[in-house]
Amino acid sequence: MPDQTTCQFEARPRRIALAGAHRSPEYCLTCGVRARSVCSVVDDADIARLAETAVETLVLPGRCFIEEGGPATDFFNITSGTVKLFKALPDGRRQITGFAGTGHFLGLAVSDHYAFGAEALDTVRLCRFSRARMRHLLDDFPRMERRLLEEASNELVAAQNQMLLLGRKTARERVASFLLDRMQDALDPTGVVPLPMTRADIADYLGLTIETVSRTLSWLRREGMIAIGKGHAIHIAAMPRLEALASGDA
Amino acid sequence: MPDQTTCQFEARPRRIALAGAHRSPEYCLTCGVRARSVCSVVDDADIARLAETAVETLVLPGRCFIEEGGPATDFFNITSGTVKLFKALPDGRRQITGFAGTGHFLGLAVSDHYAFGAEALDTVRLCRFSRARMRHLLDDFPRMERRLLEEASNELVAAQNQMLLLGRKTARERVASFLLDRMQDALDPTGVVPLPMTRADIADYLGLTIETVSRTLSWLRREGMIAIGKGHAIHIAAMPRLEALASGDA
DNA sequence: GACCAGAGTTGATCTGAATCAATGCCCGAA
DNA sequence: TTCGGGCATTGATTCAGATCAACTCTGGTC
Repeated sequence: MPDQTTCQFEARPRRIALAGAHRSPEYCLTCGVRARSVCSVVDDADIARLAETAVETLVLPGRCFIEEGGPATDFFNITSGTVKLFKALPDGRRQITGFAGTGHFLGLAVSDHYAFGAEALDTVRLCRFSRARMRHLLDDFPRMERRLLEEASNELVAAQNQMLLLGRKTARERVASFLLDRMQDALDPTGVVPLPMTRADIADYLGLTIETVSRTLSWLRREGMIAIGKGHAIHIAAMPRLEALASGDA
Repeated sequence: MPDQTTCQFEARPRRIALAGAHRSPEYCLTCGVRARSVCSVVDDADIARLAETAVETLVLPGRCFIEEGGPATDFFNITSGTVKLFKALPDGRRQITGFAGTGHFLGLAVSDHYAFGAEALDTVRLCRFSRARMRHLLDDFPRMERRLLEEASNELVAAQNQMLLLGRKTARERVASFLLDRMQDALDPTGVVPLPMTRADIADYLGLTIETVSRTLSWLRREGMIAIGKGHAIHIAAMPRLEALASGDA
């Protein structure tokens, strides 16, 4: 169980939980929850109630905070950072089923065991609710339920796109699609795509090997479609060609 | 636009729509809705209101009733039969993202365009709601929303499993997983798996070619794990070996 | 700076599934 | 009964991406 401390920035002190190897104090991120994920659908009284119930947690890079197949006790809302969601086979083969960023909810599973694992890519802050409490909150605030349904619908659409990618696209089409998706996600119209994940993560997300991802990125660079910067960032140089490639027109 | 007629089995006549080449009269399936999909979560008043809003439609085999990318006007509940959901690339490559049977809801998309197409495998009966009306119904009956959230969560888990299959499993593992999934779905513990879809559908679902599906089924037969009956049914002869193969243990 | 470990790139070779091709099996129509 | 067309099976060959292997780059530590 993580350490507990209190927040210096709230009128009323709130619990904060720290997870990971380094246990340095962290601010309560109730304000983060308010600003980023919940306030758009529930009113202030709802937020107060949510904050009451949540325990803010800090997760360090590389740390796995949901274990695939483990008992599904909690429900999470990410307040900052990025996590990877994955499933694995007994022999170690892995499939990353998605990346979740600020504002996303995790742990919707109807079953009482998590259907996937989750690991922090960078330093992640998240709100942790017990599932029992979450259920009561949903009873009281139907608008919260609508918010979750919308998110689930969007994830379902993303999952269908990913199935098309994994089942029917070539390696080049997969990498091109991935870069464009990431750009959409980053909301950066200048064409700079931040890639906080390793080549291994990209490979496990696209159903390829590290070597194929690397070769394909090199090929895209030689073709003049992208420029590979330092520190895990890629610049898209020829958007239309990349889009044509991603959609299978080429 | 489909023909409209009235139902002989309701005290108050109800509209029925017929789609497809043969336009024979069909019973109103409000009772089907009541029995199979909605009554477990909403009360009788809710059902009356739902039935009021729905138009029952008959869809013939092979007919596509949701066009990928088309305007998302309606929301569907399947009252009998099986449909395939799919996405396609411009050059014709297809990925079937799932099969939906009795009781399933379709058309959840948040966007105003369908993200996938849907086609009837056999004769399908479904209730069609306008999305605007559906929204009002959800406002009135929060329990309906919970039902949809549960269904979406389950589909999300299925989608994640499918991503693992498409990204990381071999052809043999894919076919074995598919047969076991279908058996779960059919709820037939005797090990007989009905396959209402063609080899082409199976291939498009598993990210393989027709030939590979056929070869793999023949291999499973030679290995004694299955027996291939007539008329699209398969008998599972060695469940434990098939399960080991499906989960990648072999 | 020197060292080291992990991440990434590039080349050579192999292989599982795709592709190309031929044949068999139904089943409905004439 | 024969014919024809869609679906399925099986065989031969090809190829995209995996695997195996060598090497380079980077960033952190001493």
